[in-house]
Amino acid sequence: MDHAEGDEARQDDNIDSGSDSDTPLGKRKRPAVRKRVLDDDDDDNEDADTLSSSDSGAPALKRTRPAAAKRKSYKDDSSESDGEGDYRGSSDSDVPLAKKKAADSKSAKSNGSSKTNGSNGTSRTKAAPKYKEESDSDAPLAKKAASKKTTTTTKTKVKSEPVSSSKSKQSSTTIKKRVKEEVDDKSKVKKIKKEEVDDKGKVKKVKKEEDEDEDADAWWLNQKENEDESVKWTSLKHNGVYFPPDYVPHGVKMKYDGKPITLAPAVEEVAGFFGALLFTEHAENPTFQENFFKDFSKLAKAHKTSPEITSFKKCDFTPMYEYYQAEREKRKNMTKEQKEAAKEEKMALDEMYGTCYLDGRKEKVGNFRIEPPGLFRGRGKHPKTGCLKLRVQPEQVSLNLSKDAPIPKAPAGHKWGAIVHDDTKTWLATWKENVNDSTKYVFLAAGSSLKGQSDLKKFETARALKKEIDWIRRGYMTDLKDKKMFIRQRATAMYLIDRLALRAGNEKGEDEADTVGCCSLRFEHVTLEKPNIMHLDFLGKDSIRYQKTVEVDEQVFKNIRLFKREPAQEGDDLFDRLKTSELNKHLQNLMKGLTAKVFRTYNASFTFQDQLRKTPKDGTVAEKLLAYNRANRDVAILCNHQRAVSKGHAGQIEKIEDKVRAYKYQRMKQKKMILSLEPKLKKKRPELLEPESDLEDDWIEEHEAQLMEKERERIKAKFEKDNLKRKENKEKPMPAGELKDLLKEVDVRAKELAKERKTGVVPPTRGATVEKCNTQILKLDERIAATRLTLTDKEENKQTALGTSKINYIDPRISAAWCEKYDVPLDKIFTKTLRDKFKWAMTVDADWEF
DNA sequence: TAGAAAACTTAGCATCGTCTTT
DNA sequence: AAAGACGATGCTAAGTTTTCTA
Repeated sequence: MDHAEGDEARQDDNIDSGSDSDTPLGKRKRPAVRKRVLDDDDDDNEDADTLSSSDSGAPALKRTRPAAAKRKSYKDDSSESDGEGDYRGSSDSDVPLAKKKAADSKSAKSNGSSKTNGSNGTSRTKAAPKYKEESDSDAPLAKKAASKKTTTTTKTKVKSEPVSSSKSKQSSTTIKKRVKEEVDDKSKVKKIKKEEVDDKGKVKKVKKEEDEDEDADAWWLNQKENEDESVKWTSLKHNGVYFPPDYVPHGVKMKYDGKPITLAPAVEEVAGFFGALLFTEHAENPTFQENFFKDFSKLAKAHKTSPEITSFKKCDFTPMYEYYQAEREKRKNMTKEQKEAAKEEKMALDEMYGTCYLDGRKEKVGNFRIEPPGLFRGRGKHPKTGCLKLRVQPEQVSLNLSKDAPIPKAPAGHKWGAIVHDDTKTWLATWKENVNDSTKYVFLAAGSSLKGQSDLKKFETARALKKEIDWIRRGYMTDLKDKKMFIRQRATAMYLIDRLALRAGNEKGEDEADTVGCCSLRFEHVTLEKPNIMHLDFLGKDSIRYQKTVEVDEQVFKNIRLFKREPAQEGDDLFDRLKTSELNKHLQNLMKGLTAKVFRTYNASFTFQDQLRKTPKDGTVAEKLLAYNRANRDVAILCNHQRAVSKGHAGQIEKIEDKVRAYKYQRMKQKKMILSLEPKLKKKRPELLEPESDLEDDWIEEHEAQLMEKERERIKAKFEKDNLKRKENKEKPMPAGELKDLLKEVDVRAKELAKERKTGVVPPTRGATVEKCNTQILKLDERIAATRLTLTDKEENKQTALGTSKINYIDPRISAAWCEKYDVPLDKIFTKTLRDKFKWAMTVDADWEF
């Protein structure tokens, strides 16, 4: 924003930035975390910082970036007690975590005293990692007890040392065990059911086939315990990957400087990439153009194109554009045979590359197609968008399969980059992509056992969090007031991640789009408003805007204000001493398997199940589905899953709005009629005089014209129909004059309406009474409200994508149980592919709980 | 041990396929 | 039959987390 401030800050910077100043600009490194004790006092200065410069209302997209983050004058650690009144953390909270563990037994005691801290005591104890091996029975129980039975001894709970070395194995085994038990139970039940059915002998084999297959492939029915998790398979056989066909030159010439020019095939191909995108947002994007042209002109030069292509402006790709448009058209108009042939071909490819054998089971491969060359389409303001993505050669591709598997043949004249036999990896093939230098993989499909297993594991971790969430929350609520900046920031971040379902927010590089998550939030992304309102406005993953206003906990509000004061400038990190790795490390300590994203999964699934309780027990299937989708939408909103509004949306909305206006129009007429019937009411019911909102005179005129037109149509149609009937009955048709008369009546009516418009007086229709009008108005009120509801419903749904949460965040067992409970067919909520993906989850019964 | 790379999940958009409307 | 709407699926970018490396 302003330089005056900035400069001052910069001076500050110089004083203490020390080692940071030599951090290379390009790399946005964080300052080494210097410890510091909070010296602020929350409660004063309140006004001083009520905020904020940057609330222009515009999204905070500017990136003032680089050097910023690193300045700040941190006091050092030697704590001056700040005498903060509400700091309750007894001795332990300022002990570094490592030491805290040792101190636990003590703290448990001291905490036991006050009630509020009683629970804290538990959490504190818990904070030291000691996930119980067998059965969750003991540690978690303590917590349960604490919350349920209120009292219970915290003291006895204090356990010895955490076994941090043996790491995650134990807990995951525990989870597995639990799952297995559950599954075993279920399958028993199922089997019994089956037998019963069989005994009665009546029910046919209907899906016998499927069932058998299922059993054979039902990995979830016999999860092995103590299996080494890192080993993913013992046998893996597949046919490699499919490469896109070589480029076939079409000879269509682009124009340069107004003249058609001849391009070498390789150059023509790239020109075509751009041509095909002409008139899209990408092709209009300057960065895209620039990046494209850089690569394109270089390539053209390498092929000695003449004349040399040096100016983007002189390029005219429209001939190519037209060519590709025509190709599209052709494809659309393929004959049946051609379509059939294409299908065959696709099936053959699917069979060849789309399937593999994993431990002898036939499984689907996800993306067996090597990504074809093209122009990189980065999202948002990606600095590299438009860059040429090169064709991948077999030499760049590594395959992963078991030693006993035959090595697929590389395309003629080529060799594979490498053949590996790594049974700890799930990928079948990998290569490096040239634009961002990132690694691409071919994995199994979503419905495969491997993916299913990790899906199950994911949700089990989320369910584990459900059991721990209470004390974890109490823990970070306490930490919000910790003296150490780092702890405070960590707690605040946890709060946001938990309550707002934010992503972790890793650091990003200079050559990526500037998007953020929780830990990478910057000054300008958050504005505060007294007393405890927080506005968030930033670009998240995929450059999707996150814009929400929320009420936050008082202490969170104070903390953010404090963090903001530190940077005090755009471009500075809000959580300047927190990295996702540190956050996750902490979370690991709280619960094995816990990472930032687990909160998203947990909250999504939990919210969903919670919202589903609104399902009408005895409604129609449609009503139940409505409830389902509402719950789904709540989750999508929570996770900020958006989509571009569809093209026709505005039109559709317009239509509904028109409908509302039409109702309002009718209501207006009714009101005026009342006044005609009973002029005295003007005083008693002044609302009758109030004009309807959003009802313009022009609109009314047009609307009435439409009404009349419709009326005429109706009359004509009726007239003709009547005559047809008469004909059938051998009667004489009505004379055309009759129709004319009828239509004249409409004209008369139109004149009446025009008059009403002018005078504002609506004479009562025959038989009208005030009462009747009143009921009419009431009805209209209702209709208007209902239509408005569908309007907001539609409006919100239009930019909310339900799919992502359904696919990734909502435990499918919740849905399966719901279907069972409310007797809704599964395929009403899951497509075939989703049913396939979630087949492991479909055996739960109606009372299953997340 | 931090930073980079690898591995894997999550994400929206383009396109496809199917069903409805014109 | 064409056009349009819309959900399902494919594609690959963009995240997070885990693992490797210097």
